Amino acid sequence: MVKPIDSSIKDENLIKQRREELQKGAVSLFKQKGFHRATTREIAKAAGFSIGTLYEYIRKKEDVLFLVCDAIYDEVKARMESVINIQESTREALHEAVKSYFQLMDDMQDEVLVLYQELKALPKDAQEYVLGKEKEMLQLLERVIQDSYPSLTEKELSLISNNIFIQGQMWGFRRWILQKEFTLEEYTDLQFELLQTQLGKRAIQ
Amino acid sequence: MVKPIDSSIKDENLIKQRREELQKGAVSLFKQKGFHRATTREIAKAAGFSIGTLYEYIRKKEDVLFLVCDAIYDEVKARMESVINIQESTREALHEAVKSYFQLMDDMQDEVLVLYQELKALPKDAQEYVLGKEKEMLQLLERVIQDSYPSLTEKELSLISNNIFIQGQMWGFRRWILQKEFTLEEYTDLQFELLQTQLGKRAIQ
Amino acid sequence: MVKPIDSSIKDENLIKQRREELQKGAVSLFKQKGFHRATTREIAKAAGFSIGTLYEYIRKKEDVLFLVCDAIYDEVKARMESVINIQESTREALHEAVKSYFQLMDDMQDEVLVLYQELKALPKDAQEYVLGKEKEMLQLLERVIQDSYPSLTEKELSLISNNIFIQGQMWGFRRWILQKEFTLEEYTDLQFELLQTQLGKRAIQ
Amino acid sequence: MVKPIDSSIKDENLIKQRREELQKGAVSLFKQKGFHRATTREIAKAAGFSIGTLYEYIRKKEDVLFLVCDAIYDEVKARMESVINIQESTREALHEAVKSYFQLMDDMQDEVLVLYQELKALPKDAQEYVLGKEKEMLQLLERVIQDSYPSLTEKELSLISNNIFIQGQMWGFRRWILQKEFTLEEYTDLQFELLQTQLGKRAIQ
DNA sequence: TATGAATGAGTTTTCATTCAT
DNA sequence: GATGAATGAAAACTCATTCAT
Repeated sequence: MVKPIDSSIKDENLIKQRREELQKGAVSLFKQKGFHRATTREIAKAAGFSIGTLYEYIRKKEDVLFLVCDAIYDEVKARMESVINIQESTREALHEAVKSYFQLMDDMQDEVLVLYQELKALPKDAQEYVLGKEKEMLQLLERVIQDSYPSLTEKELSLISNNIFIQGQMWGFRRWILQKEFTLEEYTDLQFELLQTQLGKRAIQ
Repeated sequence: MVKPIDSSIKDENLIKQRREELQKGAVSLFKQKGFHRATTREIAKAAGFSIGTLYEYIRKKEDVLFLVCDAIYDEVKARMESVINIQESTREALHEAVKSYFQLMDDMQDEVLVLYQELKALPKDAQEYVLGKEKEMLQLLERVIQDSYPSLTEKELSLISNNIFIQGQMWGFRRWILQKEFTLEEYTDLQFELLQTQLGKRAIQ
Repeated sequence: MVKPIDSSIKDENLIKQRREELQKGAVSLFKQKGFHRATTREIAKAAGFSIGTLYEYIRKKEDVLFLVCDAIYDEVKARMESVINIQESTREALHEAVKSYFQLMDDMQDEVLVLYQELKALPKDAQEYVLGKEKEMLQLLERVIQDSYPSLTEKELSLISNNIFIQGQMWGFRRWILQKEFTLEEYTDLQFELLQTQLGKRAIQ
Repeated sequence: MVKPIDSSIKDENLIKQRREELQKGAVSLFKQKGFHRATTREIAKAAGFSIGTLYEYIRKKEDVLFLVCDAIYDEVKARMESVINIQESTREALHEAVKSYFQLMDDMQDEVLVLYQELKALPKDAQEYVLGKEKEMLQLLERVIQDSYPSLTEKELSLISNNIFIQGQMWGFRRWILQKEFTLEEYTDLQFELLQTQLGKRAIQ
């Protein structure tokens, strides 16, 4: 299910390029002031073009938010896929996956923050579309875990994946408390240790 | 440390009462449309007074947001304190505490959602003030856990408390996925089981 | 021709007293912020009573301005009359009169400033009423001059009185320039010297 | 020393042109109702553009007042300079200068009135900037007088210039009394006569 | 395609005035 | 007579969106 945004521009490549510029500028702007406080003029400026040009590539201000959220999810997802080795499904692979995921969440803290705070400002249908991508990411995690710990029940698997998922996001989202107490490495190691305890216990049941 | 909001009304009791009305109305409004999409006129109406009266009790629209966030935290905190039995510190007490906390988060889903989405719209100092209350809640959780499992390291204690804390919030915040797969009871039980595994392992170390 | 302001209070003495308080407070307020920038709440506060009470003694905000302008003129006029000795009409008396008038304008700079800046904000009829008082003051000056220099034509008399009159007001109104170059004494002496030249010349014609 | 007003318009020429339109409309509006009673919508309308457009060329309502005061002073000053012949410094030139200045004050009565009433509504720094222009005008007068009557002391020169200056302004400001008794010609002639008496006396000292 | 000036509906905020206590 | 809470009309100002160039 795609959710394309109308544009009066014909050249598809140009659209792609401009929207990328737009998205980059908008994220850094939304980081600072959030979607609602950012004006379309500021968005255009941050993207490097005029207000008139902005409206050649979107129809409403809300479209910018959609574009941004969509792009962030795409990037997170792409990087997760590139990093998670599904072929290899040892327990070591899980460790690597979690480490890579947490590292990714550290790299993309600001983007994730924007996502958390502004997603609800999207219209319901756009929200659902974007959250679909999150589900795919969750499934990616689930698969890695299941490969290493096949004896988990479906609910255990689902819950544990969810927990890891949000623990990664929280590293950035709750940085004001977590990053004062832990380095990324400490956080990663300790969370993984706790995870292993849970999994280990369950694996031998 | 208090953060009072100026009012031109002299009767302190009236201020208290009206602000409570205001806060009640505003929460239910923000649930629907969020802070930014709600107009001051709508806020006044939702609280049951005229726009003029609204501005007798606040100075800026932002003040409403502060009032709301502050009140939510206060309520959550008060209910947590009333529910967590610090006297009794058996492991059963921890179970009760976690169950009560998750129940509370279920009851106050909408409020927590509002908090998550709008907190960043507050000025920095108000944000810090409000987040201070969150820290106190975290400490409450920490204390209960520590009483039952005194051998945990400081970092383990901190991380585990954080995990429980956000797992409670996520129950409401990520309802679109969790509440489709779990009932509150299932979610609570399974999370507590996982928690016990972690704690049990560590307790006997 | 009187221009009374309605009041719901019966006790005439109380009205008089309260309006005096009001007028005092208002002048000092208008000095700072001008009539338009001063709110009725501030006016009430400056006068030492509540907004409700304020409206027992006036009907509209504009009434305050009228009261103030009226009171200032009354005071200026009363002090001029007390100071100008009409009985004695030597040329020395003129010197005394001018000196006293300039001193008076120095004492009441702020009041005169308020008058200059806000009089035009009054409705036409109130303006006319108040300006009537100014004419009486001018006539006072005219009479003193005429007594000493009876050979002046009517127009000369009128113009010279006007000039003295505004030179007095300017001392306060244009203080930003005059009071940097002159002391009050210097200003008075030099203006009077110039005046004498004019009068002397004309007296012997 | 300039005091520029921010605008979101890029075309400098357009800014100049629009602000001129704005200033023209605003003066005629302020003449009628004064600055405070004029709404921004009325100002926009008087200038011939929409409220949105108005705010493309100014930041605050106050900016309009500054624009207006500044423009009036500039016009008065330009016309004074064009009319006062500094080359030629006979006593006849002084007569011409005074006549021209009084004529100018007659032409611009309304503008001068606006200036008198609204200048104090400007922020202090803008006031000082504008009053700087008034000083330059005073110096212009001083120079003309000094050229014809070089033996005057500095204080005499300063005071006499000031007197002429305000006599011109008062012609418009106190029209309710002066213009009932004098024609402009009579006023000019008589004031000049009085002036000459003073100067003549002093010149031969 | 790109630009940016123009627009006006909609928003926040103020404040003179009223009126129940 | 005094008080001050309540009111809402009206004000300043913003900003998404359009459209002529």
